[in-house]
Amino acid sequence: MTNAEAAEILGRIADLLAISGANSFRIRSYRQAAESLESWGEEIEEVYAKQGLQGLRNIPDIGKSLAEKLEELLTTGQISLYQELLAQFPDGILELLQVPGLGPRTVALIWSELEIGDIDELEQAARRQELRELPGLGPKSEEKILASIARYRQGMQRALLGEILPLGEQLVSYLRDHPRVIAAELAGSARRRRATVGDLDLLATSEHPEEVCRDFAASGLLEEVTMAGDTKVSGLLAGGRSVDLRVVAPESYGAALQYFTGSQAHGVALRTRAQKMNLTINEYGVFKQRNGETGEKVAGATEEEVYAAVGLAWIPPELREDRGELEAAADGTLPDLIELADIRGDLHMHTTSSDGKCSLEEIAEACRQRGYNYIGITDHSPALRVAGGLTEEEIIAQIHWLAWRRTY
DNA sequence: GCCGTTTTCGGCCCGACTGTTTTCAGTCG
Repeated sequence: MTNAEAAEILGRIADLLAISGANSFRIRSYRQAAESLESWGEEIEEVYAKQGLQGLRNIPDIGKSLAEKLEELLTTGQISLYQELLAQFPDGILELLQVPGLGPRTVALIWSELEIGDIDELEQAARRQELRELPGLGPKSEEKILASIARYRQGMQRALLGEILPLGEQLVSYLRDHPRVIAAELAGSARRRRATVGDLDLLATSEHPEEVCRDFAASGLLEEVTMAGDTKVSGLLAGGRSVDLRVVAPESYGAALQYFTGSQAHGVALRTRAQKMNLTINEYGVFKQRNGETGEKVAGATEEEVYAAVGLAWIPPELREDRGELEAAADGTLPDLIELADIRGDLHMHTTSSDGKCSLEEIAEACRQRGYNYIGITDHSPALRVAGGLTEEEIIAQIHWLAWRRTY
């Protein structure tokens, strides 16, 4: 039982509790515990073997009850609460939550009223126009659900950062060119440089957000606009990748950039810290708070200001995952991130002698200009003749050439 | 269900948008 597997089960318990209408704070406890387990450095199997129940309780967001549930999971392979919840609902109910726009309340409603327990049944009911009879749902909801099911079935996976960044930069440059836009930036997991990115989040600042939103929605960059307000536009790129744009006033730009860069866990931790200092943070700024009343604004125009307002150094987006970066920013012990200039060499390069794109000379010159200390030329051997593998003599010639160039 | 330089009880991050509502619940990020 890995931490990731245990976290998955706690997450499903949270979903099932939500559908069954449990206390929302109890549900959140399971979600937080799941997140905590995922980022915990040591496997809970080892923790439990060494320190027992108390060891589990030392993990953040794991208290008495959840430690006991994890103990049950580790010793019996299951959690009775999970089995009981599963028995209450059909197998497909959790998949219903994967449909965009369908939350636990709606899933609970369609299950209790229409006994709809999977996506196929939901689609049929929507086509028969039965959903509109339910309280709180209407024809528009039916339409949206059908569209969401189609989108869900099409399936949009997270994409590699390298595939996403060019798309994001294209959208950002549209915004920067807009006459009403003062500044624009990529936010979300793309700005945090996560290895994979799901949605593209964009932030812009303007004195006239409604014009920017209107024009962005009409720009043709989005194949489909799913939501368009005065400060927010959501839509889909050709191919189905979803995009969210938020536009805020300049005095809130830093707060909004912080807010929409995330991660969710980092933001929650930051706002919790602010609360303890009688401050409240939202996407418009940092405000003093007294007896639940929001007072004077103390920061918001830049991210540096926002972090400084809660006694922290500015935290690079790459570190914003709630894995100790707040504590490090408070102590002044944030690590220096690796920069391009730190790269001292490259040990895997092919030349045009086999299947590379540049000649040995071009590569050597480009690396010299980058200030590399060393390079490794790794052309194919004769064993891979199809990729233009080099003979022994050709490799020796490369070595001679490189040795000669060292004096250059 | 967790947690504690306000507290062992009583809080728990915050706001935009939509659809279905005559004032708000649900969902999302």
